Amino acid sequence: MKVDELGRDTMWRDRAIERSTRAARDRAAKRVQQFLDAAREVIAAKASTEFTIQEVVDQSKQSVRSFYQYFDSKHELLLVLFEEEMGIAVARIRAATSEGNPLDRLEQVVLMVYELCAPGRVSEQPLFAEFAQRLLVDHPEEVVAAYSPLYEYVAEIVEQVGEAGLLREGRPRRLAAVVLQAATVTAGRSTGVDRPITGEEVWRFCLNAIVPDHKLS
Amino acid sequence: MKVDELGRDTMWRDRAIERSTRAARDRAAKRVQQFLDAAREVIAAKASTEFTIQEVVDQSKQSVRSFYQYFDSKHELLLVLFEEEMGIAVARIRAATSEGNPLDRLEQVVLMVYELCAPGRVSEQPLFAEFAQRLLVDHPEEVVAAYSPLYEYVAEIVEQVGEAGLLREGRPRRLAAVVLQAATVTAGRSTGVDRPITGEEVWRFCLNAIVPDHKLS
DNA sequence: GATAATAGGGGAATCTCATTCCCAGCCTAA
DNA sequence: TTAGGCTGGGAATGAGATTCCCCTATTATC
Repeated sequence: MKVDELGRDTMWRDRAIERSTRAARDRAAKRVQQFLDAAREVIAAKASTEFTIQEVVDQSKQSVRSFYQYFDSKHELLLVLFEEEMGIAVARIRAATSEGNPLDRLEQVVLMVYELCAPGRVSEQPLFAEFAQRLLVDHPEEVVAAYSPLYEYVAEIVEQVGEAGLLREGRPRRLAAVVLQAATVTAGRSTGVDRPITGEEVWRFCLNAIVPDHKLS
Repeated sequence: MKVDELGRDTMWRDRAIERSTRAARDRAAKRVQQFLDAAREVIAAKASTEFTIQEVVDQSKQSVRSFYQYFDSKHELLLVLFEEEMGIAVARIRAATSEGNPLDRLEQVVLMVYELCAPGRVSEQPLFAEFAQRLLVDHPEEVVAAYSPLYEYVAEIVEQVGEAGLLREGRPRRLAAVVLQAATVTAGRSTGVDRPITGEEVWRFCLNAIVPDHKLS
């Protein structure tokens, strides 16, 4: 039997600790999930991304103390929610754009991203732009990081467009970054124009920007 | 002599009122200006756009009460600061890009706007992106409105590009809106890419988007 | 099984700010 | 000179995020 310098059975102890820490972790995961669910319910109920910690805590039947046990701050909750939404959204986008030639797929992606970021449809699919907006002010780094799954997918497709020989010279991944920016940001916020810029217009813009004219049918 | 229904000399009265209201307006304008200056000093001193009303009030040697006498809210102060900055910036941009062919001028404008919006140089030229960001969350309308002087100028130049026969078909002013979005937003916030997207890259992107290949030398 | 040590949790207290309120001083008008 | 109202100072209020105190329940040890 393995014993430590005080003669204690370390193997048994390690296992006990392991078991207990895993249990603790499971419990923690469950409670974190409860907070996340509660937050989503509150947001859905209010049809707004502005909520207080108190509301979330009440909805989750837990306590403020517990909240801060699992989240460093409100920002962290927002960030986690945003990351989850991002994961779901990317999965949906990937599923909806898995077939066809790269350029058509890119078009679909741009249009879907645009829709996703257009403001004012909180009830429909959970927010997106609003979170990003709010977080961007104080934690730009994290938001940018949270975007990366989406960016990776866009970059992937743009690279395929490049492999199909349809791209202007220039680094595909950098073009992808600009395309993504254009798609996410232009949604809804049209300066000066009477009717808002549409997703199709954004796509047209990006298409011309990245594919030389003579490569278009 | 002109008298009202109670026999009072209305002309004299109007003049007195006029004089007194003008005096009041001057005084008001002066105090508003003091608040604006104070805010700028605080921002410069802290090298950050996060300041409290109290700080501004202390710096301005006035009182909280007075502040709310002249501004409905903190947001209004931010908005006014933003508008002033915008005015100054547009004037500078117009001055720096008054000559040359439309396309070169547009390039200069895009690069300057990009520089202006790049974050992290608070001390240099007063902030820009940070204000817009902060305000955009709660008052998107006003921010969009505040952008309009810049938008008007960009639209003007894009229209000239169109008149020179260099534009793809499509409404110039709508293209201008997308170009402006791209220039303001891409600055500094590059998702995933290692080195940030540069102003030149943004310009290249926009150029290809709005001018057909065969029109470029 | 009893008891001491400790972690976890409830929710009141604290702290930071924006915004509002109260009252005293001052200026104007009669 | 004095009543009435405007101004301004800064204390009070209120909303919310974050922290703290204390009780309870669970575990560890005998």
